[in-house]
Amino acid sequence: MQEPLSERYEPGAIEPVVQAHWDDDKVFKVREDPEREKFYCLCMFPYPSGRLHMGHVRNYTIGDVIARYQRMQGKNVLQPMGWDAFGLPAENAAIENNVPPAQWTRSNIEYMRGQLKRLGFAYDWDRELATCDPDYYRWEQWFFGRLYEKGLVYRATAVVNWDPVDQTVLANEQVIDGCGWRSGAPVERREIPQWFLRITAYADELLDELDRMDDWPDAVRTMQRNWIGRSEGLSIRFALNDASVGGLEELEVFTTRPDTLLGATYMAVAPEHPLALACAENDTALGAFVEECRHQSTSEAVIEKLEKRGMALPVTVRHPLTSEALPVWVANFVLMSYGTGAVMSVPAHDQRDWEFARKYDLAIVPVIADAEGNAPDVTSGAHTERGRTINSGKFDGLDFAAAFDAIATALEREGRAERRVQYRLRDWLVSRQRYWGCPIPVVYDNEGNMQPEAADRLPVTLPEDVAWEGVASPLRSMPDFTATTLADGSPARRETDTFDTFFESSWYFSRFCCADNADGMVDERVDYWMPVDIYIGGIEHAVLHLLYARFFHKAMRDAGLVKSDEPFKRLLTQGMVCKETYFRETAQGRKQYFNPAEVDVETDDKGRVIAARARSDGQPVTIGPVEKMSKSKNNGVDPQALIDRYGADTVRLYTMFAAPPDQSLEWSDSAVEGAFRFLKSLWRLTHEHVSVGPVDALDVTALDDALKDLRRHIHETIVKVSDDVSRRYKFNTAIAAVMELVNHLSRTPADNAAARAVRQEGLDTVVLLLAPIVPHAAHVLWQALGHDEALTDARWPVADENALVREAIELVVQVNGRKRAVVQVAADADKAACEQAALADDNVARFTEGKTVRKIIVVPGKLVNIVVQE
RNA sequence: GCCGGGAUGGCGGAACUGGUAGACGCGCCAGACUCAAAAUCUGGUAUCCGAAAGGAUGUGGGGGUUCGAUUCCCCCUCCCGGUACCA
Repeated sequence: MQEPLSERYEPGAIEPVVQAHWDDDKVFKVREDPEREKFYCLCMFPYPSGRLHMGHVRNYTIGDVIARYQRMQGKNVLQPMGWDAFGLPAENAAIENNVPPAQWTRSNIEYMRGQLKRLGFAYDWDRELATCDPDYYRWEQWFFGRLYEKGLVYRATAVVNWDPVDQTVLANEQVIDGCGWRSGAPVERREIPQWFLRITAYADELLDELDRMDDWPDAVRTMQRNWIGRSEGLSIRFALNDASVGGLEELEVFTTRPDTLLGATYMAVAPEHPLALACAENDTALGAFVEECRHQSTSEAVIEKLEKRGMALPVTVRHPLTSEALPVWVANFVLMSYGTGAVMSVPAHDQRDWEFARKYDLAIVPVIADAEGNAPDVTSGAHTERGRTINSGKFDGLDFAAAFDAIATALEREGRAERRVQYRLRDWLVSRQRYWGCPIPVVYDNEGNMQPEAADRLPVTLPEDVAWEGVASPLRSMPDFTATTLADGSPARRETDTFDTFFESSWYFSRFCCADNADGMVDERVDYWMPVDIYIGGIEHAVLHLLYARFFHKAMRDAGLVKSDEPFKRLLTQGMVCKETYFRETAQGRKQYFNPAEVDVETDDKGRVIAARARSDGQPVTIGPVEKMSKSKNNGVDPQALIDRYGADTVRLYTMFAAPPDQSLEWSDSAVEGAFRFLKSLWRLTHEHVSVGPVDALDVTALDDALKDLRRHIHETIVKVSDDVSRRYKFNTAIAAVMELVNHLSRTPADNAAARAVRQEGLDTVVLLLAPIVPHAAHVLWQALGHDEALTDARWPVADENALVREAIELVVQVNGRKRAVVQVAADADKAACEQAALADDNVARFTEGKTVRKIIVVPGKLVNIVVQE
């Protein structure tokens, strides 16, 4: 039984009904079916922060449009959803509101799940998972054991940010201007034992595979290549001139430019380097400098922007070729965690070395010629290009490769160097000194010897009922958790560190394939679904998450758990959602931000924004830049309020229409109104059409020119939208094309049987093309248009080739590259006919008269350019 | 600092492989309907000159390649993302 279509478009009335139908009939539940082509569509799962933000809405709408489109192609589509549930914000909420992180997280999940359902996403909810659930994390604990057996896990010390007041490790984000964000105390660097995964063992495969990942954006592949940073160079040992200092006899460095070795004029070591520490012991000034460096942040972004500073150490090294004594400096920009913590400096050919040499008046010796073969000018900066060697004695006159080889060979013969491949990529530090994460499944005996927890004793369950005192992880002070026994019953102590949350997000996509498996990490179903056909998420994950996930998947492959080499066949990176900011400066010089919803904007008679006032007091506020929606800038727009007001379809339509997925999107409330208006007018047009009654079958031979044009437009739109959705992922232009078609349909009168038949075809097409984007409205309109099958079972339309044929086309005519006319020619007009039609135009004649035509360029079907002598 | 990306009307954006710059939408202006408002509909809307036809200028700035450049190359400015413990 079909109900008549209501006259008004009321999303609040129809959307819950359509959603209930999807839910009750489990329309989006999928099973493995080897007979059918599968499509695994995945969006990066959310951190359950409290409420959905616009970034989520955008991400999940893009995924849903692709999933629903693939379903209309007849594929077996898996689109799951889950929760990246461990993380720092839950601990912050616990500290602030005294709510246990587990409780806070689970209630956030409840609320956000309701919001996702209200947006009508086509998820198979039976596969839902949360990473804080022991049924999930027990398997990564189990896999950690497998990695340990394979030698891919090790323990070593690493530097962390230490808050001396709160007695806790701080994340880089929690260090503001060198101080702890809560205590305000200057942060110290501290070396503590940490757990690492040997991702560098996979560096070459992670790098080489990128060349074959053609369905990933080039930008992401380039960023990952640069991050891995494979370089071939020479590891050189410089002998110390002074007898053993701090137990050291030589200084080892790695360089990719051994051809510049003769230009090395000094060495630089990290403040934590044993040589620097040894020298600092007997020198108060040096000691003070090293101590000062100990308060420097561990973040690369901060360190690299610091003023480059250093101090000379009271030691020199011997140049391995010339035996010249080179001074050794300690410098704040050399990092102990990179390579050997020491570098050789060639100021003539490295800009950073050059600046340091200038500042401290160290020698600058050019040893590479410029393009003309002359000594380069190094008075205003380093000469960094490769070239032939000069000032290098017997190594003079060689190009890069020859100089590299000659110098490497000479040093190797003396046992002072080896050729080496080095990576910028460092091993993955997976341990965190935090509570709200997956416990690292390791125990220590009374002697401090560690061993992984036995597989049959997993999971190591995180206690969820915790009392929070202070800011440090409560795990350490929970004897019920820390006290345990070994297999032989002897007393032991549990590891209290937890995993980096990237651990959980590195394999959840495989778990979605078999989320209900209680007996193993994954099972054979993973072979049906993996790899993910398209993975959609923010560009900010271009390196870390996406590189860790690739590594983890390969490690799982080598453990025989999955078959694919790469987890994500195609990657779509989404831009940010932005909004203008409004603020006032307070007396202390701080910015007080106003939410756009609390601000009235004044415009001039052209719609230009000229001023803004706070609604609360009517006083002016400063209009700031457009920035990513965030709590700190108070420029977030709550999706819930918009869903309540306009319905899910309008919010979905607007987010898809406002910008292409990979660009940032600037939110505009009035443009949302426009999306709503479009749905209302489509509804009205359909209502008007169906209320007249049944439509005769379409007779394509009985159409006049106007109806033929309209019909061609219908089928051209199918071609355009299909290409936009399936190949280009440009939903904004797809929607624009549908809007144009709807405009054309409503402008063309439907006052006879032929016209009504074309309108029916047009409306059927529009509803099918919009079905993935506005599925609720489309569902109701599809029924109203007389279709018995559910829209979720309908097929994507295919254009009628005959309807696409054109008899005449428009040709642009340029004279010397400037457009002068548009002329009509037959669709099959040859070059001569195009030239003739172009030259015959009156306005073209005005610009060619009395001048010599030198050349005529004809671009078939598009343009004629007549080149004349001026 | 380094790596990656971006900049087009008042605004979001379009122009896909070097071929009509500004599709579509918002906003704004004018008009229709209305007692009025909302809603809806019609027309206009890059800038400058012009009644119009049409012309000139114009895609962050400067240079180059080309018959032709938003698109390709070189230099620069500003903005955004990442920078290994935010996720």
